[in-house]
Amino acid sequence: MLDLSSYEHQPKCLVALDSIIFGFDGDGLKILLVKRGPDSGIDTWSLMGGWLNPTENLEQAADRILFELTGLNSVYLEQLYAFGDIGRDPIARTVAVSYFALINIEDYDSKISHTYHAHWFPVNQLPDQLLFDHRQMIDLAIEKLRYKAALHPIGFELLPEKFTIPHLQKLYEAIFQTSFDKRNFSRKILSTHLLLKLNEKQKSSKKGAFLYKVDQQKYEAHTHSFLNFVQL
Amino acid sequence: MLDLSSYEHQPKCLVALDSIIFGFDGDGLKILLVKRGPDSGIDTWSLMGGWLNPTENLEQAADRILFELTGLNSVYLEQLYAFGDIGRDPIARTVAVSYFALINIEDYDSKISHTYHAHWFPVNQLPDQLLFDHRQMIDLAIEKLRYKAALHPIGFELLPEKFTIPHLQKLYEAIFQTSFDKRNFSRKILSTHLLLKLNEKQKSSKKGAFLYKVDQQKYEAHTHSFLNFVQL
DNA sequence: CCAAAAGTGTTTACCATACACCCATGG
DNA sequence: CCATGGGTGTATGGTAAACACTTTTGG
Repeated sequence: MLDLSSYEHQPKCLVALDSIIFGFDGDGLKILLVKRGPDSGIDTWSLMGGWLNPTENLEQAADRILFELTGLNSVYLEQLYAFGDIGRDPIARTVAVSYFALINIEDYDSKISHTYHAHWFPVNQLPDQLLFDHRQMIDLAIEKLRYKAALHPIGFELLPEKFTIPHLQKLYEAIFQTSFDKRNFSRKILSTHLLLKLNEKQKSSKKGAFLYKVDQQKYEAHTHSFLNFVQL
Repeated sequence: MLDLSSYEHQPKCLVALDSIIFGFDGDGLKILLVKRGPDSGIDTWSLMGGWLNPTENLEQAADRILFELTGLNSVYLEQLYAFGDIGRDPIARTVAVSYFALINIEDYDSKISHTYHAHWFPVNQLPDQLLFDHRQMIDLAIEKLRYKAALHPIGFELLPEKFTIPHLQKLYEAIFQTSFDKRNFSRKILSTHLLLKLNEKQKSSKKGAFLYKVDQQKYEAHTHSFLNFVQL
């Protein structure tokens, strides 16, 4: 970095992007994995990934790769970690920058992802074998998601625009693999004043539950200082 | 990542490591920067950095670079973020993986660092001009240090083996740029039972203060779940 | 003897937790 | 009419924060 002459004869390196894509279907927390058939030489489930192009920065590349698989644009995307162990990719020395994405599973275009042989796996029923160090990436992503969700209100990113409190609670229970008291949960969530109660009910149960949406104004100002959900 | 044939003809990229090195001298929080003279073509203060070698992984490279500058081994080192904007390095497309280090400033070998024209800067009196996106790296590192220190007991990494409670308090006040009530502070710290009181006093004040050291056993088991120091 | 820094306890307010009953409706 | 899931209030315990005086000793 310091010496201009040092730029010459430096070994270059392949740079890949890999994305851990989280989705929530109302029940459990899921991760989207892809598989190339045996014809490609790789018959293992793996994260969606791709190479860094000279014309894009890291986040743009991660965005593009996510779009290629899901058809989704402008979703929550956050850099996770750079992986660079020597043997992590046996074919060539590769540094992989991993990102994790939170998507609303309803928006996801299964037609597009069909061409990639994509499949949603529950976070605790992942395939035994994953490509390279992708298992490590996923474990780290889950840890970071919990960490982040305990302090910041990012859970909404996984839900549709309108959702109910019980729906939100199920999400948090899926993230933290625990259960919460519903009275305490709704009090805690509502005390943030981040939710707007709508005059609609979702009637998937007999009584039906009120729908809420995020108060975008407050949400954007509120990326910091949230509630402590669980003991980290 | 997925298609074997895709490995060929992929543009490779230079991979650099840059380290934000934090130190504490009993007064303020400092960052170590280096400067190559005008002869090298770079007359700007910058972070200590270097290239990734084919024989080492990312963390090993960051370790090596830190050692080259400070003579220190096995210090607290944590990956911060990968920076890859297209124009971040005008000479060549470079992805930089940044690490932040916490060192005990007393251990630091100023002879070694002299050859690199190194200098400690207080975090709020940094040079106006820094190389590339190093300013951004530093800002992110400070933010992450605060975030981490608020939840985990990593502050000790910046102190000598033996230290006093008032010394520790000054450190936390420097990290968070605020002041704490000393009664609440010492109660909070001691309630973790992470500190061992020694039978020595440091007599830099008139009365003198008791020295403590970290209970390594408990500290290592305790990387998680600490106290909330400040509102994040 | 006095200035300077170390050390120590108590009260208060808030917040997290635990806990149980009524409501609305579809079947 | 009853089973299912939605919605709400209160009492308690623990912890963070505010607050002031005594101790030690070098100068």
